[in-house]
Amino acid sequence: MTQKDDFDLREFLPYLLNQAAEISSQSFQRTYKGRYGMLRTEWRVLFHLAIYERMTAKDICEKAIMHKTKVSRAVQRLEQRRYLQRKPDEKDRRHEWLTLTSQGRAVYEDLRAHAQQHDQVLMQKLSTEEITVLRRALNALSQP
Amino acid sequence: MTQKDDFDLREFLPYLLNQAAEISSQSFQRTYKGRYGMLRTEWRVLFHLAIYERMTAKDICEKAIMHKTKVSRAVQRLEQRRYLQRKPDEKDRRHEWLTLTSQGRAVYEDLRAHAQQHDQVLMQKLSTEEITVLRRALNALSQP
DNA sequence: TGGTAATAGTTGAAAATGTAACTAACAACC
DNA sequence: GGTTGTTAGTTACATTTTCAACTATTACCA
Repeated sequence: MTQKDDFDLREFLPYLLNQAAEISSQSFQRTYKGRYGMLRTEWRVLFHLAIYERMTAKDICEKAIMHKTKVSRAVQRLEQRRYLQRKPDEKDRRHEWLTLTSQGRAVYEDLRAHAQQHDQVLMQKLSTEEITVLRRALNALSQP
Repeated sequence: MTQKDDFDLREFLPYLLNQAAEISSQSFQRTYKGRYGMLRTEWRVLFHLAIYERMTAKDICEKAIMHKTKVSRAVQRLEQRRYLQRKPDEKDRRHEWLTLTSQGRAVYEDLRAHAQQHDQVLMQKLSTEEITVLRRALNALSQP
């Protein structure tokens, strides 16, 4: 198993990004899955609603870059657990406004604290300067 | 839909990483999916075999940080398409050595060229210095 | 006004993934 | 040498995701 090719996978950005994303998500995944049986799609929707307060499913799709069926099903499950409420728009009844319940906000607060802790741990692997550049670069790469 | 919280999702590394990984993978995905109907797990296995020439499934699991069932299924499909061959180890018949066929290598060469092009496009979004730091940081974060 | 197109969101079936249990081969220890 | 433990890899089943088709509502425009 010796390397032959001049092409190095560890230079290929989509591969590297995926690897880093996968590994750095694992510990946080254990938290939201272990404590609330939540899926990745669900914490993402929960966090978006906590941060933006009031969104439609469409808004979430755009912000979180998730497909509408993923969002739809995440919303269903969060509603079943009474973490959010739906309210149809008066003017245009195709839209539904989503907001967190107080229970949903409580779950968010708990998970957010954990998220920040996980982030601290991750950042210990990097220098301050690396963190700054990394964030900037990731934001640049996130623009489609 | 105005931001409320002091916690910014766009600072949370697992989220940012995932977003960047997702978006920057999309164009390459269209390539391997469109041209060869391959899945993410499959191009990863293919690339590993092309680069390291001769590996067992276990080796791939470790290098690519993929679960053994994912590798097992990717290997099956690559074998069906005659992109790789299996050969049991003489000394220890629990191990199977995997190598690409010439057809598999041809597919790899084609995909590699595309991968490099995609990488070029991605890198245009970043400065040389950002690229260096980004690669270093991603490698650091990829250590579990 | 009526008919067509567009939009928000849901649903069902197929594909992919995750989890745990399984087989087969070897190792180690008594 | 036989029992027990490990390891490489596969399989079965449950859970998620994807894709396409669907409903319901509004917009557009002749």
